[in-house]
Amino acid sequence: MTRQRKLLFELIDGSGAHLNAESLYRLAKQRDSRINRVTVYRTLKMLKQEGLVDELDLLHHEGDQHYYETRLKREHAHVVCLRCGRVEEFFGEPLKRLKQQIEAHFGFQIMIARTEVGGYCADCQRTAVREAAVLRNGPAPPPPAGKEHKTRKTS
Amino acid sequence: MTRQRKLLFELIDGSGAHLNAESLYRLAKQRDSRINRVTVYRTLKMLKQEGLVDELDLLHHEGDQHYYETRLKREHAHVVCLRCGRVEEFFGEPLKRLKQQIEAHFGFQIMIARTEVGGYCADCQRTAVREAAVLRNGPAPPPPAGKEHKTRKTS
DNA sequence: GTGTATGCAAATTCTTTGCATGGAA
DNA sequence: TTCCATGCAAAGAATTTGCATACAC
Repeated sequence: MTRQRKLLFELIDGSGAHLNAESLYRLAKQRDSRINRVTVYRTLKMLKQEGLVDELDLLHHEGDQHYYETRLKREHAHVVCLRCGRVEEFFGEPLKRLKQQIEAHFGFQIMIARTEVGGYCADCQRTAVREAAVLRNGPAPPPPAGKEHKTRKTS
Repeated sequence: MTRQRKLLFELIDGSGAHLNAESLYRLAKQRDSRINRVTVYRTLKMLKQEGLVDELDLLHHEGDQHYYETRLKREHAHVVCLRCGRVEEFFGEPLKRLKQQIEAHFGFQIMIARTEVGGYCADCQRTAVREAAVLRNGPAPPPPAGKEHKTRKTS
Protein backbone atom coordinates (compact mmCIF):
# COMPACT_ATOMS: atom_id res chain seq x y z
CA MET A 1 0.00 0.00 0.00
CA THR A 2 1.85 3.03 -1.25
CA ARG A 3 1.20 6.73 -0.89
CA GLN A 4 0.10 6.88 -4.53
CA ARG A 5 -2.35 4.00 -4.42
CA LYS A 6 -3.96 5.32 -1.31
CA LEU A 7 -4.40 8.75 -2.84
CA LEU A 8 -5.79 7.43 -6.11
CA PHE A 9 -8.34 5.19 -4.49
CA GLU A 10 -9.45 8.01 -2.19
CA LEU A 11 -9.94 10.29 -5.15
CA ILE A 12 -11.98 7.79 -7.15
CA ASP A 13 -14.04 6.94 -4.12
CA GLY A 14 -14.49 10.46 -2.86
CA SER A 15 -15.21 12.24 -6.10
CA GLY A 16 -18.89 12.28 -6.90
CA ALA A 17 -18.10 12.34 -10.60
CA HIS A 18 -16.98 9.61 -12.94
CA LEU A 19 -13.32 10.34 -13.44
CA ASN A 20 -11.29 9.33 -16.43
CA ALA A 21 -7.60 8.52 -16.23
CA GLU A 22 -6.54 12.02 -17.19
CA SER A 23 -8.81 13.85 -14.72
CA LEU A 24 -7.76 11.47 -12.02
CA TYR A 25 -4.13 12.16 -12.83
CA ARG A 26 -4.68 15.92 -12.68
CA LEU A 27 -6.51 15.72 -9.38
CA ALA A 28 -3.82 13.49 -7.96
CA LYS A 29 -1.08 15.78 -9.19
CA GLN A 30 -2.61 18.67 -7.26
CA ARG A 31 -2.28 16.73 -4.05
CA ASP A 32 1.01 15.03 -4.79
CA SER A 33 3.02 16.72 -7.51
CA ARG A 34 5.42 13.81 -7.80
CA ILE A 35 2.85 11.33 -9.07
CA ASN A 36 3.18 10.01 -12.59
CA ARG A 37 0.53 9.39 -15.20
CA VAL A 38 1.80 5.86 -15.69
CA THR A 39 1.17 5.10 -12.05
CA VAL A 40 -2.42 6.14 -12.53
CA TYR A 41 -2.84 3.69 -15.39
CA ARG A 42 -1.11 0.93 -13.51
CA THR A 43 -3.14 1.50 -10.39
CA LEU A 44 -6.40 1.60 -12.31
CA LYS A 45 -5.55 -1.67 -13.97
CA MET A 46 -4.82 -3.25 -10.63
CA LEU A 47 -7.97 -1.92 -8.99
CA LYS A 48 -9.98 -3.22 -11.89
CA GLN A 49 -8.45 -6.68 -11.61
CA GLU A 50 -9.03 -6.75 -7.88
CA GLY A 51 -12.65 -5.87 -8.52
CA LEU A 52 -12.40 -2.66 -6.51
CA VAL A 53 -13.30 -0.33 -9.32
CA ASP A 54 -15.47 -0.61 -12.39
CA GLU A 55 -14.56 0.73 -15.78
CA LEU A 56 -17.21 2.52 -17.82
CA ASP A 57 -17.16 4.22 -21.13
CA LEU A 58 -20.43 6.12 -20.85
CA LEU A 59 -21.12 5.38 -24.50
CA HIS A 60 -17.98 7.28 -25.47
CA HIS A 61 -20.01 10.41 -25.28
CA GLU A 62 -16.84 12.46 -25.32
CA GLY A 63 -13.82 10.70 -26.74
CA ASP A 64 -12.60 7.19 -26.22
CA GLN A 65 -11.48 7.42 -22.64
CA HIS A 66 -12.76 5.28 -19.85
CA TYR A 67 -14.31 6.34 -16.62
CA TYR A 68 -13.93 4.79 -13.21
CA GLU A 69 -15.98 4.37 -10.08
CA THR A 70 -15.59 2.29 -6.95
CA ARG A 71 -17.67 -0.79 -6.53
CA LEU A 72 -18.93 0.25 -3.14
CA LYS A 73 -22.34 1.38 -4.32
CA ARG A 74 -25.23 -0.87 -5.14
CA GLU A 75 -25.30 -2.02 -8.73
CA HIS A 76 -26.73 0.54 -11.09
CA ALA A 77 -27.14 1.46 -14.73
CA HIS A 78 -25.65 4.64 -16.16
CA VAL A 79 -27.90 6.90 -18.09
CA VAL A 80 -26.09 9.43 -20.26
CA CYS A 81 -27.62 12.42 -21.98
CA LEU A 82 -26.14 12.50 -25.46
CA ARG A 83 -26.64 16.22 -25.70
CA CYS A 84 -25.57 17.73 -22.38
CA GLY A 85 -23.47 14.83 -21.15
CA ARG A 86 -25.18 14.60 -17.81
CA VAL A 87 -24.96 11.17 -16.21
CA GLU A 88 -27.69 9.72 -14.01
CA GLU A 89 -27.62 6.47 -12.13
CA PHE A 90 -30.50 4.05 -12.07
CA PHE A 91 -30.89 1.55 -9.25
CA GLY A 92 -33.75 -0.77 -9.79
CA GLU A 93 -34.93 -4.28 -9.70
CA PRO A 94 -34.96 -5.06 -13.45
CA LEU A 95 -31.18 -5.04 -13.22
CA LYS A 96 -31.18 -7.78 -10.64
CA ARG A 97 -33.72 -9.75 -12.63
CA LEU A 98 -31.63 -9.46 -15.73
CA LYS A 99 -28.60 -10.88 -13.98
CA GLN A 100 -30.56 -13.70 -12.41
CA GLN A 101 -32.10 -14.69 -15.70
CA ILE A 102 -28.76 -14.68 -17.46
CA GLU A 103 -27.16 -16.80 -14.76
CA ALA A 104 -30.03 -19.25 -14.88
CA HIS A 105 -30.32 -19.33 -18.64
CA PHE A 106 -26.66 -19.89 -19.51
CA GLY A 107 -25.35 -21.44 -16.32
CA PHE A 108 -23.15 -18.40 -16.24
CA GLN A 109 -21.30 -17.08 -13.24
CA ILE A 110 -21.52 -13.30 -13.53
CA MET A 111 -18.60 -11.32 -12.23
CA ILE A 112 -19.37 -7.93 -13.67
CA ALA A 113 -22.29 -6.28 -15.37
CA ARG A 114 -22.53 -2.99 -17.07
CA THR A 115 -25.55 -1.22 -18.45
CA GLU A 116 -25.18 2.08 -20.21
CA VAL A 117 -28.07 3.90 -21.71
CA GLY A 118 -27.93 6.95 -23.96
CA GLY A 119 -30.61 9.34 -24.97
CA TYR A 120 -31.98 12.75 -24.19
CA CYS A 121 -32.76 13.99 -20.72
CA ALA A 122 -35.97 15.86 -20.02
CA ASP A 123 -34.26 19.24 -20.26
CA CYS A 124 -32.59 18.51 -23.55
CA GLN A 125 -35.79 17.19 -25.10
CA ARG A 126 -37.33 20.59 -24.44
CA THR A 127 -34.32 22.34 -25.88
CA ALA A 128 -34.43 20.18 -28.98
CA VAL A 129 -38.03 21.18 -29.57
CA ARG A 130 -37.09 24.86 -29.30
CA GLU A 131 -34.12 24.43 -31.62
CA ALA A 132 -36.21 22.65 -34.21
CA ALA A 133 -38.69 25.51 -34.05
CA VAL A 134 -35.90 27.99 -34.70
CA LEU A 135 -34.75 26.01 -37.71
CA ARG A 136 -38.28 25.99 -39.08
CA ASN A 137 -39.46 29.46 -38.24
CA GLY A 138 -36.41 31.58 -37.57
CA PRO A 139 -35.62 33.08 -34.15
CA ALA A 140 -38.40 32.83 -31.62
CA PRO A 141 -40.38 35.98 -30.82
CA PRO A 142 -39.32 37.69 -27.57
CA PRO A 143 -40.96 36.14 -24.51
CA PRO A 144 -44.08 37.86 -23.21
CA ALA A 145 -43.37 40.63 -20.69
CA GLY A 146 -43.27 39.65 -17.02
CA LYS A 147 -41.01 37.90 -14.56
CA GLU A 148 -38.88 35.10 -16.00
CA HIS A 149 -39.61 31.63 -14.83
CA LYS A 150 -38.52 28.14 -15.75
CA THR A 151 -40.54 26.57 -18.52
CA ARG A 152 -42.25 23.49 -17.24
CA LYS A 153 -43.35 21.64 -20.28
CA THR A 154 -43.23 22.46 -23.95
CA SER A 155 -45.70 20.01 -25.39
CA MET B 1 -23.84 5.00 -51.62
CA THR B 2 -20.38 3.92 -52.64
CA ARG B 3 -18.93 0.52 -53.42
CA GLN B 4 -17.05 0.59 -50.10
CA ARG B 5 -19.99 1.48 -47.90
CA LYS B 6 -22.13 -1.16 -49.44
CA LEU B 7 -19.48 -3.80 -48.90
CA LEU B 8 -18.79 -2.79 -45.31
CA PHE B 9 -22.41 -2.80 -44.28
CA GLU B 10 -22.94 -6.18 -45.92
CA LEU B 11 -20.01 -7.60 -44.04
CA ILE B 12 -21.15 -6.31 -40.66
CA ASP B 13 -24.66 -7.46 -41.30
CA GLY B 14 -23.76 -10.80 -42.79
CA SER B 15 -21.04 -11.89 -40.41
CA GLY B 16 -22.42 -13.79 -37.48
CA ALA B 17 -19.55 -12.58 -35.33
CA HIS B 18 -18.94 -9.26 -33.67
CA LEU B 19 -16.31 -7.66 -35.84
CA ASN B 20 -13.87 -5.04 -34.75
CA ALA B 21 -12.53 -2.38 -37.09
CA GLU B 22 -9.44 -4.37 -37.95
CA SER B 23 -11.21 -7.66 -38.71
CA LEU B 24 -13.74 -5.80 -40.75
CA TYR B 25 -10.95 -4.14 -42.69
CA ARG B 26 -9.26 -7.47 -43.36
CA LEU B 27 -12.48 -9.07 -44.53
CA ALA B 28 -13.23 -6.13 -46.73
CA LYS B 29 -9.74 -6.14 -48.18
CA GLN B 30 -10.21 -9.73 -49.31
CA ARG B 31 -13.20 -8.73 -51.35
CA ASP B 32 -11.92 -5.37 -52.53
CA SER B 33 -8.19 -4.97 -52.28
CA ARG B 34 -8.34 -1.24 -52.90
CA ILE B 35 -10.20 -0.43 -49.71
CA ASN B 36 -8.46 1.59 -47.04
CA ARG B 37 -8.48 1.20 -43.29
CA VAL B 38 -9.45 4.84 -42.88
CA THR B 39 -12.56 4.28 -44.91
CA VAL B 40 -13.55 1.55 -42.52
CA TYR B 41 -13.25 3.91 -39.57
CA ARG B 42 -15.09 6.66 -41.36
CA THR B 43 -17.88 4.38 -42.44
CA LEU B 44 -18.28 2.90 -38.99
CA LYS B 45 -18.55 6.37 -37.52
CA MET B 46 -21.22 7.27 -40.01
CA LEU B 47 -23.21 4.07 -39.50
CA LYS B 48 -23.07 4.65 -35.78
CA GLN B 49 -24.37 8.18 -36.12
CA GLU B 50 -27.15 7.08 -38.41
CA GLY B 51 -28.13 4.49 -35.84
CA LEU B 52 -27.54 1.63 -38.25
CA VAL B 53 -24.87 -0.09 -36.21
CA ASP B 54 -24.17 -0.38 -32.53
CA GLU B 55 -20.76 -0.17 -30.99
CA LEU B 56 -19.81 -2.62 -28.26
CA ASP B 57 -16.68 -3.14 -26.32
CA LEU B 58 -17.47 -6.56 -24.87
CA LEU B 59 -15.86 -5.52 -21.61
CA HIS B 60 -12.55 -5.01 -23.36
CA HIS B 61 -11.97 -8.68 -23.03
CA GLU B 62 -9.15 -8.50 -25.53
CA GLY B 63 -7.66 -5.07 -26.00
CA ASP B 64 -9.32 -1.74 -26.32
CA GLN B 65 -10.97 -2.14 -29.68
CA HIS B 66 -14.65 -1.83 -30.34
CA TYR B 67 -16.96 -4.31 -31.94
CA TYR B 68 -19.84 -3.64 -34.26
CA GLU B 69 -23.17 -5.17 -35.09
CA THR B 70 -26.15 -4.01 -37.09
CA ARG B 71 -29.23 -2.83 -35.30
CA LEU B 72 -31.51 -5.16 -37.17
CA LYS B 73 -31.85 -7.70 -34.41
CA ARG B 74 -34.08 -7.38 -31.40
CA GLU B 75 -32.41 -5.67 -28.48
CA HIS B 76 -30.19 -7.95 -26.46
CA ALA B 77 -27.52 -8.05 -23.80
CA HIS B 78 -24.04 -9.40 -24.50
CA VAL B 79 -22.68 -12.01 -22.19
CA VAL B 80 -18.93 -12.49 -22.42
CA CYS B 81 -16.93 -15.30 -20.90
CA LEU B 82 -13.86 -13.71 -19.39
CA ARG B 83 -11.89 -16.89 -19.80
CA CYS B 84 -12.67 -18.29 -23.25
CA GLY B 85 -13.99 -15.10 -24.80
CA ARG B 86 -17.17 -16.66 -26.04
CA VAL B 87 -20.02 -14.19 -26.50
CA GLU B 88 -23.66 -15.09 -25.96
CA GLU B 89 -26.66 -12.90 -26.58
CA PHE B 90 -29.52 -12.63 -24.17
CA PHE B 91 -32.95 -11.53 -25.34
CA GLY B 92 -35.36 -11.19 -22.51
CA GLU B 93 -37.99 -9.10 -20.96
CA PRO B 94 -36.03 -7.58 -18.07
CA LEU B 95 -34.21 -5.54 -20.69
CA LYS B 96 -37.43 -4.00 -21.91
CA ARG B 97 -38.53 -3.37 -18.33
CA LEU B 98 -35.28 -1.68 -17.53
CA LYS B 99 -35.66 0.72 -20.43
CA GLN B 100 -39.26 1.48 -19.61
CA GLN B 101 -38.47 2.20 -16.00
CA ILE B 102 -35.61 4.48 -16.90
CA GLU B 103 -37.73 6.41 -19.38
CA ALA B 104 -40.49 6.79 -16.83
CA HIS B 105 -38.23 7.59 -13.91
CA PHE B 106 -36.11 10.28 -15.54
CA GLY B 107 -38.38 11.47 -18.33
CA PHE B 108 -35.60 10.27 -20.54
CA GLN B 109 -35.86 9.53 -24.24
CA ILE B 110 -33.66 6.49 -24.78
CA MET B 111 -31.90 6.23 -28.10
CA ILE B 112 -29.46 3.46 -27.36
CA ALA B 113 -28.93 0.92 -24.64
CA ARG B 114 -26.09 -1.42 -24.03
CA THR B 115 -25.77 -4.17 -21.50
CA GLU B 116 -22.60 -6.15 -21.26
CA VAL B 117 -22.09 -8.86 -18.75
CA GLY B 118 -18.85 -10.65 -17.96
CA GLY B 119 -18.22 -13.83 -16.06
CA TYR B 120 -17.54 -17.48 -16.58
CA CYS B 121 -19.51 -19.73 -18.85
CA ALA B 122 -20.57 -23.18 -17.72
CA ASP B 123 -17.65 -24.85 -19.49
CA CYS B 124 -15.05 -22.55 -18.04
CA GLN B 125 -16.41 -22.93 -14.53
CA ARG B 126 -15.74 -26.65 -14.81
CA THR B 127 -12.28 -26.00 -16.18
CA ALA B 128 -11.51 -23.62 -13.36
CA VAL B 129 -12.42 -26.29 -10.85
CA ARG B 130 -10.08 -28.74 -12.58
CA GLU B 131 -7.28 -26.20 -12.73
CA ALA B 132 -7.62 -25.38 -9.07
CA ALA B 133 -7.43 -29.09 -8.31
CA VAL B 134 -4.20 -29.34 -10.28
CA LEU B 135 -2.71 -26.45 -8.36
CA ARG B 136 -3.64 -28.12 -5.08
CA ASN B 137 -2.88 -31.74 -5.83
CA GLY B 138 -0.63 -31.85 -8.83
CA PRO B 139 -1.68 -33.35 -12.19
CA ALA B 140 -4.90 -35.30 -12.14
CA PRO B 141 -4.73 -39.10 -12.29
CA PRO B 142 -5.40 -40.54 -15.77
CA PRO B 143 -9.11 -40.92 -16.52
CA PRO B 144 -10.61 -44.34 -15.86
CA ALA B 145 -10.37 -46.71 -18.83
CA GLY B 146 -13.28 -46.77 -21.25
CA LYS B 147 -14.76 -44.66 -24.04
CA GLU B 148 -14.27 -40.90 -23.73
CA HIS B 149 -17.36 -38.84 -23.21
CA LYS B 150 -18.14 -35.27 -22.38
CA THR B 151 -18.24 -34.55 -18.68
CA ARG B 152 -21.67 -33.35 -17.72
CA LYS B 153 -21.28 -31.76 -14.38
CA THR B 154 -18.35 -31.50 -12.01
CA SER B 155 -19.99 -30.50 -8.75
C1' DG C 1 -20.33 19.06 -63.58
C1' DT C 2 -20.48 19.26 -58.49
C1' DG C 3 -19.80 17.81 -54.13
C1' DT C 4 -18.99 14.33 -51.10
C1' DA C 5 -16.24 9.89 -50.19
C1' DT C 6 -11.83 7.85 -50.73
C1' DG C 7 -6.86 6.89 -50.27
C1' DC C 8 -2.50 8.03 -48.51
C1' DA C 9 0.61 9.88 -45.10
C1' DA C 10 1.02 11.84 -40.98
C1' DA C 11 -0.80 13.22 -36.57
C1' DT C 12 -3.37 12.51 -32.19
C1' DT C 13 -5.19 10.18 -28.30
C1' DC C 14 -5.13 6.72 -24.99
C1' DT C 15 -2.48 3.24 -22.86
C1' DT C 16 1.43 0.05 -22.11
C1' DT C 17 6.38 -1.44 -21.61
C1' DG C 18 11.53 -1.55 -20.30
C1' DC C 19 14.56 -0.38 -17.19
C1' DA C 20 16.88 1.80 -13.26
C1' DT C 21 15.75 3.69 -8.74
C1' DG C 22 13.00 4.31 -4.47
C1' DG C 23 10.21 3.04 -0.70
C1' DA C 24 7.11 -0.17 2.08
C1' DA C 25 7.09 -4.20 4.98
C1' DT D 1 17.09 -6.16 3.33
C1' DT D 2 14.14 -7.62 -0.09
C1' DC D 3 10.94 -7.10 -3.55
C1' DC D 4 7.45 -4.81 -5.58
C1' DA D 5 5.82 -0.05 -7.05
C1' DT D 6 7.32 4.11 -9.08
C1' DG D 7 9.08 7.48 -12.47
C1' DC D 8 10.91 8.47 -16.79
C1' DA D 9 11.36 7.87 -21.65
C1' DA D 10 9.92 5.59 -25.31
C1' DA D 11 6.93 2.45 -27.75
C1' DG D 12 2.49 0.72 -29.13
C1' DA D 13 -2.49 0.27 -30.33
C1' DA D 14 -6.59 2.42 -31.89
C1' DT D 15 -8.39 6.12 -34.23
C1' DT D 16 -8.56 10.74 -36.57
C1' DT D 17 -7.15 14.57 -39.72
C1' DG D 18 -5.41 17.22 -43.99
C1' DC D 19 -5.21 17.26 -48.48
C1' DA D 20 -5.36 15.89 -53.37
C1' DT D 21 -7.86 12.73 -56.34
C1' DA D 22 -11.76 9.83 -57.72
C1' DC D 23 -16.33 8.64 -58.09
C1' DA D 24 -21.61 8.77 -57.36
C1' DC D 25 -25.46 11.32 -58.54
